[in-house]
Amino acid sequence: MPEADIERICRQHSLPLTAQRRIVLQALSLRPTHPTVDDLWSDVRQAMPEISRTTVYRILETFAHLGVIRKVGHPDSAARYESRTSRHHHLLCLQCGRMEDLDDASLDTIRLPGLKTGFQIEDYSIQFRGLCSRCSAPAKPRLKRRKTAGRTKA
Amino acid sequence: MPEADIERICRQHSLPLTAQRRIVLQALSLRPTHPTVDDLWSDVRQAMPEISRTTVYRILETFAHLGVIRKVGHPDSAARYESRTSRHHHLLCLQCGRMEDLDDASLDTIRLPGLKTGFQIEDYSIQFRGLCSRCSAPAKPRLKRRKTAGRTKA
DNA sequence: TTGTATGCAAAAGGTTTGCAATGAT
DNA sequence: ATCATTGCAAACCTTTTGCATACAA
Repeated sequence: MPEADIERICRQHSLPLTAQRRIVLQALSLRPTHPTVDDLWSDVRQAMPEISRTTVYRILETFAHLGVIRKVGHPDSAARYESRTSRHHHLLCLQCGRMEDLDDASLDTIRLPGLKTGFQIEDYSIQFRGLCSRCSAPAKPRLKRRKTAGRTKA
Repeated sequence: MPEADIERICRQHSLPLTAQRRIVLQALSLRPTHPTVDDLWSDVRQAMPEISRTTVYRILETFAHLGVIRKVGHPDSAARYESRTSRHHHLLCLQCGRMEDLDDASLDTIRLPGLKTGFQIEDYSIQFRGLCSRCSAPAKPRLKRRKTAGRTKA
């Protein structure tokens, strides 16, 4: 996410443009695999060691509510975020939990189902489940399903 | 899920067929909306008040690993499960978090994307996001986004 | 100056684990 | 008899909240 976008978004919503917001959104857009809050926190602390985990939580929640980023559904316990909100799809590795984006224009225009239940569809995405290249390689060491990145301080 | 299925599954995997397993899987299959562990725990305690929350966690994890049930990705913090593992799709209400199943045969046969990345696709499902009938009704009271059912005991 | 965001600490919510006792086979 | 499951309690991980301080506008 370019700097200019972050500035514009904050201006549009009358949100103070803080260094923390800049760096957290930046870090998210640099991560292709739907990081957890802790993933981002470790990234961000390299440039800003004093940032608190709480702040990362708050920034992500704020911008997810604005629709600028998205919280993605993932079967693991910790929440995951992505910066892309345009239509795209996901590859979820059942072995290691890794989630990659999939772009395929022909999947972006499926026929929407009838709305018998009164549900109003705004958007959709397809989740493809299977094994990523690392985990499906038979002989090579498999990626472990990491529980959590170690917590370093509050 | 019929009783007979539960018995068969346990036999096939050499798992003791306990009353807890029977009742938890039963409860899951009676819930159409992808319950949390606590949702199921409250259901189950009506028939078996002494069952522990830990047991519900363990049973769900056991059978999810076997592929008999599935843990579904949901943006809320608590894990959710479903008993249907045949191909189907989901309607996720962005307002209240409710998740319903969607059956539509024409969505079950989309063309699978090319596997450039070496990802091996086993299955897929489509998540439709929007507003459920309750939440999209303009004048009626909206369903609140419930945080959690209150915890009653350990 | 004014109001919101941040950082910290603590609480709350959600999940897992160790172990003794129970129960299925 | 044997071995896995259960229940409990405690630990652990994840997320939220209260409040004083710092910062953007």
